[in-house]
Amino acid sequence: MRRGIEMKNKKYNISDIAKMLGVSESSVSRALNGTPGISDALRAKILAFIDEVGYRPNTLAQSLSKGRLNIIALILGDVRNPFYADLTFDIQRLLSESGYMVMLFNSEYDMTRELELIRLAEQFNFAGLILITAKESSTTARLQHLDMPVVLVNRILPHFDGSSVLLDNFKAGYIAVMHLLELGHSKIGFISGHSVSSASNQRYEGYRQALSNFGLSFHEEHMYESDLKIETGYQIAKDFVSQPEKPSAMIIVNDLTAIGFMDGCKQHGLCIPQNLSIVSFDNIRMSSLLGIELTTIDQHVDQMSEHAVALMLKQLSSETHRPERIVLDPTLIVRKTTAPI
Amino acid sequence: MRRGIEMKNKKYNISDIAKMLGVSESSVSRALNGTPGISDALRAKILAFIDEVGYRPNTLAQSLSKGRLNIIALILGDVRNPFYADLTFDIQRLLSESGYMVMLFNSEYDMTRELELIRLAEQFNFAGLILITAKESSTTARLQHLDMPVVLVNRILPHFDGSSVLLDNFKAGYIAVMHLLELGHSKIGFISGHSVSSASNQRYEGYRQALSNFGLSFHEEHMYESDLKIETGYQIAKDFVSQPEKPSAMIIVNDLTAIGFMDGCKQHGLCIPQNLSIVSFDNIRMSSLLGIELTTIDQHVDQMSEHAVALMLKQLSSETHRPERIVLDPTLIVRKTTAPI
DNA sequence: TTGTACGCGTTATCAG
DNA sequence: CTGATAACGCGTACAA
Repeated sequence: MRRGIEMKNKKYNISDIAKMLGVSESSVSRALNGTPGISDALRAKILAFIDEVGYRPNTLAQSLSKGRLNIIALILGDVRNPFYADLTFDIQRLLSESGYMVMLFNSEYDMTRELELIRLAEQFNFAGLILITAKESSTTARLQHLDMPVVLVNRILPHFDGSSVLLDNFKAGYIAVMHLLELGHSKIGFISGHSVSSASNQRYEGYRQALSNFGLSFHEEHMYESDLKIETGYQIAKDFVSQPEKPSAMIIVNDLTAIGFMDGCKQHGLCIPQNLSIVSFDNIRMSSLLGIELTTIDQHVDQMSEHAVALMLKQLSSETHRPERIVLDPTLIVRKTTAPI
Repeated sequence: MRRGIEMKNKKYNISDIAKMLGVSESSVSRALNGTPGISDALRAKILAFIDEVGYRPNTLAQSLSKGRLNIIALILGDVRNPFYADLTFDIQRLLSESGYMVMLFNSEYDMTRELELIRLAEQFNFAGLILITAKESSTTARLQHLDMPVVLVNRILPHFDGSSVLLDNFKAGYIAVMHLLELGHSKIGFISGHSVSSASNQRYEGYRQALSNFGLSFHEEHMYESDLKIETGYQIAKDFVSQPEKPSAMIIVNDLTAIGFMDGCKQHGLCIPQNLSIVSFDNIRMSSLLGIELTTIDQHVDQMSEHAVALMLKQLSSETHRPERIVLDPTLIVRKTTAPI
C-alpha cells in the first residue's frame, strides 16, 4: 500500500498555515522569526499550532527572499588527510552551533577546480566561504569580486586583504632546523608540498633562512616534492634510499608524507632515528602512536578552527568588520624520530 | 577605496540579460537549460552573450522553482574516522560528476542529533539523503515520511525498504573467528561498536554464531564496547591488561580502535601477536603501515561508495525505481597481528 | 497590532 | 519559435 488513501502528505506552506488559522501570512512569518510587531497572544497561538502540525518553513524560499543562504562553503584539498578532517569536524561543529550548515568541497589541490568552486559559491549565494587550500594569485581577484565573507585558513594569498588565520609557517620551518642543529645535524634535506601552497613555501623559506643563518649549505638533490599523501612519501623513500649521498636528517611537509616516507625507509633497512632523523608538521593523532612517534610541529588545529569560525561569524554579523589576520605559534613536539647524529 | 566609482558590481539576473539582449526571459532560460523550443541561432547568440558578461543563474531561485535542490545530504558519525573520510571523498567526487553537491553532517553517533538532521533535510528540500550511521527504529518512520531518495550505507534499519549497500557484516564477524580458529585460538574476545550500530551488531552475531558452531565458549568478561576512536581503544587496553584471565585473541570492531588498543597493550608490555592476536575491520590505509600491519577485514570502501552513488542516481532519475539492496563480500587481509597460539 | 501586496530569480504554462 | 505571465514559498515595506 504505497501512498494509501491519505495523499495529504504534501507539505504545508506558510499560506496553508495562515488559512487554517484564519490569520495572515505575515503574522505567521512574524511569529516564526521572532520579529516584533505581533501580540504575544497571537504569536503563542501560531507557534503552538505550527508545532502541532509540524510545519517547518522552506529554507530555500527564505534564503531567496533574504538573498542569503545559511550555508558556509568549506573548500579544502582532501578530507582524507586527517589534518583537514580535524579542521572540517571542528569547523562544522562550531558553525552548526550558530545555525550554519557546511558544504564540503575537495579541490584535490587542483587550481582549476578551486576557481570553479569559488564561482559556484557565488551563484549559490552561500553565506560565506572558508578556504583551506593551495592557490595562485588569480584566486585573489575572484575573491575580492565575491561580495561574501571569506576566511583563509593557513594560507597566504598575494594582495588578499580579508580575514585569515594561519600558523607562522616560516617560524615552523625555522625551528625544525634549529632542533636538528642542536642534535648536531648539518646536512638536512626537505620534502615540500605543492609548489603553490603558501604554507609549504613559507616552511621552506624558514628552512632556507635557518640554513643560511647558521652557515649550512643547501643541496638541491636533497629536495623532494610531495602531494601530502602517505603513498607519495613511500615513493619518495624508494628514490631516497638509492641515493649515494644522503643527508642525516629530513624535514617533511606533513605527517602523512613522513609516515609513508618512514615506512619506505624502514622497508629498505634504513633505521630511524639511528640512520636518519625526521621532523614533520601537523601533529595529527596517529603521529603519536607507538611505532610511529613522530617528532613533529603542532599546528594547533583546535585553535585554528576556532579562530576561523570566529572570524567568519564576526564578518557575518557586522557588515563593517575590518579584516583580521591571526597568526598562531608553532610548537615543536619532540618524540622518537630525531636523535643526535 | 572600498567600493570605488564602479558600484555596478551587482550581479545580473535573467531579466537583466533578457533586456540587454532584447529578448524574453523565457528564451534566456531555454538557452541556458538546453530546453527545446528555441532556434539554434538565438541560443548561440544568448549563450555567447552570457559567457561574455559572466552571468550565472541563481541556483536558489532555480531550486525554488523546480522544488528540488541539487544537494545531497551525507550524514555520518564522524568524518575524522578514515573509513568515513574515504567514503565521503569518493561519494563527493562521484556525485559532483553528476552535478550534485554534498552537504556533510557529523551526527557524532548521537541519535537525537541524527533525527534532527533528517528533519533539516526535509525542510531544505535536498535532492537526496545518504545515511552512514547508527540509528534506532524510530528513524525508519521519519525516513518513509521523507519523500526523497534515501540510500543507507553499511547499516540495516528495521522495516526500512529503501535502497542500501552494505557489507555482509555477519559473515565478516564469522570469518574473523574462522581465521583465529585455524591458528588454534579458542578463547576469543570481542570489542564491539555502539550498541545501536547494526554493522557492529551483525559482526557480533557472526562472531557468536561461529563460536557456537565450533563449540567455543563465550565469556562476558571478554567483551568491551568502543566508540570507534583510537583513544577509546587505548583506554580499553588499560583495563584489558589488568585482567587476570585473558583471551588469546581479540576481534575488534574497527581498525582505529584496534590501533589504539594495540598501542595500549604494547605500552604495558603485551606483545602482539606473540601474546595476543588481533583481527579488526575496515582496512583503512594506515592499517598496512610498518609497525601496525593489522590483520583486518576489508569493507571495500571504493565499491561501497560507487554503489551508494549509483543507487542514489538511479532513484534520482526515475521516480519508479524499486529499492535495491546490495551486499558486499568481506575480504580477510592477513598481516602481522595474528599468529598461531 | 494586523493584513495586503510586491519582490526575490527562475522555470513552466499557455498564447501568439 | 518566441514572449508574457503565473507559480515556487517566504520576508517586508506599506497600508489599514
